[in-house]
Amino acid sequence: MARAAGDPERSYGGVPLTRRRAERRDRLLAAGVELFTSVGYQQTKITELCAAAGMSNRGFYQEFDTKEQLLLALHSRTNQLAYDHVSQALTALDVVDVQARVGLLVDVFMAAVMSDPRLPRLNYVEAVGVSPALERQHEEWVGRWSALIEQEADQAAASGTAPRRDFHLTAIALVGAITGLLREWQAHAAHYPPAEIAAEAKAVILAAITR
Amino acid sequence: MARAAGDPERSYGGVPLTRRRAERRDRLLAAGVELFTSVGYQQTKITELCAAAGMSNRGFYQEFDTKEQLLLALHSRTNQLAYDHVSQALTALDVVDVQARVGLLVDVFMAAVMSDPRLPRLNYVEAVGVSPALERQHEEWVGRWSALIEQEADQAAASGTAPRRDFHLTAIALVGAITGLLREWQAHAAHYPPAEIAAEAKAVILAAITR
DNA sequence: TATATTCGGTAATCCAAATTACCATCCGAA
DNA sequence: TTCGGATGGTAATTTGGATTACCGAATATA
Repeated sequence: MARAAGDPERSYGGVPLTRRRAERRDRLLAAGVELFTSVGYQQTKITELCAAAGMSNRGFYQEFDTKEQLLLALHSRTNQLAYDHVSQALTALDVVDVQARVGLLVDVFMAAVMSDPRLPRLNYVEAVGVSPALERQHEEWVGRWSALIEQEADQAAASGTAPRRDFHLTAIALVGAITGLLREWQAHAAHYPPAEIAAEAKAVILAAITR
Repeated sequence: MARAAGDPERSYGGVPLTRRRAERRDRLLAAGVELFTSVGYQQTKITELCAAAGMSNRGFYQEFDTKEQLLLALHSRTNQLAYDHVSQALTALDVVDVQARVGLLVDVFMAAVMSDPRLPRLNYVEAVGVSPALERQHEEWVGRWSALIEQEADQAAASGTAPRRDFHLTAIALVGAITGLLREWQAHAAHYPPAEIAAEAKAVILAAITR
């Protein structure tokens, strides 16, 4: 039996539609990271994007409706990846010691986000203030990250390492602190060894929680 | 003797050129704050700006070359104003107690920046990632603000209230923490009383310095 | 192998918005 | 009160770039 038109599995050039689309998408994502962080998001033209991704102008609209959607995808992807790693690591670590837990949280997070200096640039500079949708997505992630920190703080409080109190705003401030460090780092990556950035983040978080 | 053409004092409509220009400029700045924070920087058209400022399209180019310059002016103006207040207040306060000094620093800063929720929105959301020039200006201000915090930390260390160490990165992280709090606040101003934000900022700064 | 169909590239099309040219108006000086 | 020059508004111009229409090439099926 023949595969009907539009069938996702219908292969073409030996490659099924599904995969071709996925590959195109990946190439566009890669081009997005590259151009958004060098040329700048706003300054990047769809055409340039396609050229960098090795496809024609048309290919873009096959995968995304707008440039903003590509940026949303990138922003979300980086956060999600880091978040998965971090929460997985924290779950695996069945230790209650705050210092150890926060240390791991920061190390894993930083490893994910600083693996490529373009990532913090993309998420903390280029993706800011672009559109209401992006601000919403930013807010969501701030919520998730701060909830994670808040959780650790609460746990520390429960085990007596930290005072019992509401850590909500503290967690938000700490997310801001990390963001600030990374924004500085991406601007002057040469000046700061990643380890120093991570160390500072840990220290500030611990100080604020166990204050 | 008659005033030559182009003389800045040459009055027109009873108002000297200098003042007319200053007033136009002010109206454009006000329109910029309003539109950049409601419509969004990128989405704001020069024409809208002029309409809001009660002048014709042409008036804009009389005072600024580009929309970006208007944004640069606004960004700088808010920082400068806050900075003047803060450094003046700190100089006037001849007390060495860190808690008191940081408390004042934060109070004065927050009073200046939170007087209008649009200001943090403008400086911490709309003005981010707009252009290399704006990033440069941002970096400069981060440098000034963190230097101020670093100075207080050093002073605290000198008086034995804080450990002696390099506070450079800590200060940068703390600037980020304040920025993060304000960015959250401007997005959900209704949820957080300004005093809570200020209190949290103070607490985090003190904890990080005296850790 | 022939044919219907899908894919992807090229090249218009179309639009929005910055920039500028031009004109009517207004002012100050003689 | 008349003239030269400045001022600011209106409206055309132009450009940059997103979006789309169309076409040839390539593929799978009968």
